[in-house]
Amino acid sequence: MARSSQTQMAVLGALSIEPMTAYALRETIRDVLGHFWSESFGQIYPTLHALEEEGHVRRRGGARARSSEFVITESGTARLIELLSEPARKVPARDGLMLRLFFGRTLGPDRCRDLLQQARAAAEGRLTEYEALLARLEAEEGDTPDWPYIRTTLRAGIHHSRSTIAWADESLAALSALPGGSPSP
Amino acid sequence: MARSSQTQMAVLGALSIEPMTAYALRETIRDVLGHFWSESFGQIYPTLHALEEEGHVRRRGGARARSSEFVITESGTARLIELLSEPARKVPARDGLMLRLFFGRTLGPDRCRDLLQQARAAAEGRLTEYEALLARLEAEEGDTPDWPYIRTTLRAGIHHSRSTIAWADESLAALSALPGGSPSP
DNA sequence: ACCTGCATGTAAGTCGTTACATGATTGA
DNA sequence: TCAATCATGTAACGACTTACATGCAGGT
Repeated sequence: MARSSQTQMAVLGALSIEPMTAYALRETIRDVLGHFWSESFGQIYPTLHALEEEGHVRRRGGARARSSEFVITESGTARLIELLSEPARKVPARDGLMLRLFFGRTLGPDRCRDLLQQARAAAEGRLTEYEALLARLEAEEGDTPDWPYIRTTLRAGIHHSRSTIAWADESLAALSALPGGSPSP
Repeated sequence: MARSSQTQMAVLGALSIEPMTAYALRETIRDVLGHFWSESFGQIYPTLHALEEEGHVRRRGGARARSSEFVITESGTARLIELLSEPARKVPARDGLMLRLFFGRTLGPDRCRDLLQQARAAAEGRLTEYEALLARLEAEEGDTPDWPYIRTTLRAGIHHSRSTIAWADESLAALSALPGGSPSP
């Protein structure tokens, strides 16, 4: 369990879909899991080496080659199942937007409204993105056994974005009653 | 800027409401901001010392006393406004539940349904809590100038919990079609 | 000839938690 | 008097990010 089992989980998961290079791994994680997961090179390479040493992945295309793909092994699949079965570790909450709004009196109503507008716009953008992705993937991957699960995560994004938009609208309406003003000490 | 400006923001924010000891600070942050923020002793004490050195907080009740309260100074308030005005730094996404569901085929439908049930139950619990808190605070603090802002963060929790419940229900219905089974390699 | 993208890695630094150590006060 | 709670801190560790260093391949 040399490196973070979190990273191992994402890496093994991605390799369970198809073999790829470390570089492609990072791109895939960014593009495909990006809405709820992230990994950096600094994590991926050491993790990959550790996994190789433990026999959970195998190098293909030359150990010293400049473009070697990693393939998940049987023990790697077992390890992945083990990791996925562990309870998700709870990441300590740290929501900068909420903290700023909580101390909104100090920050001032105008800036708070700005923050809400920004949050709304960001959520709107994500919503559009998720909906487009859902439609595209429904057509492309609709038959694969992975699809129901992938769809579930996408639907989470859609639900969440919508609720953020509704909350922002409601809050903007509520705060519109307040007189504008700069930060008040 | 010795210690994390994030922690400074939370600490100064809490002290802007009322002076308190480091110990009480941690309790307050846990109890009041706990839904979207967390701080540990290991952060709070050094941060407080740094803030004292910079003149942003002042000790009251004896420098060497065993129970000294910290009071925010004028420069501390200015610093707080400055910190609140900074753009919220985005924390890298790491949602263990989504990752598990994404690789749900490997984890197996049964366990995925378990995860969804758990997520639903947790959201339900938070929703009840937020609603009770909202009603209580509405009565107690409804007139204070801080209330509209605090209310906004509480409403965010309510919206978010509801959307999680709706998503979980929808997903459970969608996954109920799948045949049960253990992890499939 | 040069720039961009693919590819592999390391080192340093940040941020934060957990566990430990220590002691005063207070209520049962 | 004994346990719980209040109170203050430090040390060790863990997880990640960023920035840096390096080089090849392919297109213009």
